[in-house]
Amino acid sequence: MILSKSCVYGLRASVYLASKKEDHFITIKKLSDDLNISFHFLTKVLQQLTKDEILESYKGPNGGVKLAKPAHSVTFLDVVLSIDGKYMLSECVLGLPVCGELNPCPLHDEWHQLKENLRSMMANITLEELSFRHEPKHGNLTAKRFASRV
Amino acid sequence: MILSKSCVYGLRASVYLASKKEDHFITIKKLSDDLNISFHFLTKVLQQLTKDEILESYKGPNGGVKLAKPAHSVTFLDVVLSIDGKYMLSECVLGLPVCGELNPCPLHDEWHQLKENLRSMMANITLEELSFRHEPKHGNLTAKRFASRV
DNA sequence: TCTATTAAAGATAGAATACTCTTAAAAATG
DNA sequence: CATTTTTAAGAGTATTCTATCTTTAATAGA
Repeated sequence: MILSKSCVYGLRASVYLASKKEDHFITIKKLSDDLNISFHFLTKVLQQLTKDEILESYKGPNGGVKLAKPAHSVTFLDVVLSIDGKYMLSECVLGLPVCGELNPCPLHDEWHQLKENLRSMMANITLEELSFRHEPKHGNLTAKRFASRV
Repeated sequence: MILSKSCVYGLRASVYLASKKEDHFITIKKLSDDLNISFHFLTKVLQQLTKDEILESYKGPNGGVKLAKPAHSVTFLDVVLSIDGKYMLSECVLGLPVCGELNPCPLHDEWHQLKENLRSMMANITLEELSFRHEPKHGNLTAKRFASRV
């Protein structure tokens, strides 16, 4: 499992929010229903994104969450770093804490390259781009048959 | 965390074993001491590698474990698949169970490519190659200052 | 101000992973 | 055959991750 479940839920919700052109709040209840994710668990995940100012939240009637910035300025990487932290992209593949350029483990170079590819892939795709791809096949993220474990 | 801790321990032990040219059994006690890994935990991990015939084990005096095949014919990927399973390399990044060529999630293509790169990186490096790199800086894997968490 | 709505926060429970300890089984050696 | 060495197997504990439930705080609107 490369990304944690929390992170995957956060990504799904973020892409979903990016696909909403209207600039109003969406309740977490609606998100959790449409994405088929536990309401309370999703709430925790989105709180983290709110703390990191990727989302903006509002309490009370007509409240909910929405993207804090335009979808084209939020990257996939932003969401992943907010939820899974930066360690994922810095750990040595053999778990050696001092592995680095000076004291490389036997796999250091390949692993470093792989992590950089992963990072740049994630940094170079925005939520807007993802939401565009989502749109043509509407329901790809939300349809129960896709969103529930088989 | 891309690979589980069990997997990382299994890799460290495998590279260590590959660096031993002599074809005799090494006790798990020596492995766990030199690599600074819990003996009992390492035992479990190596049992899995033994089941999958990556290692060969022998009980009793002068027993221990050793590679079941020449180091040049065991890949990094073999060890990872044995311990973490193939699931790691097949999951959809957004957790959608039916994501695939026919019903791609918004990130399917990039993620698929990334996983293939990861797979080929792991499939194209053998334990022998890793042990060669290990050798010049003897103690890279075993020195306490590297092997213990800071 | 009162009530309904909604996110935030905290407490708890369940599941998976990481780790430890004990006993059993296999093998060597005297 | 008894003792020692060593892996195998199983049970048990701890920690982290995932998920649920309850209470609190903020806001809108009547």
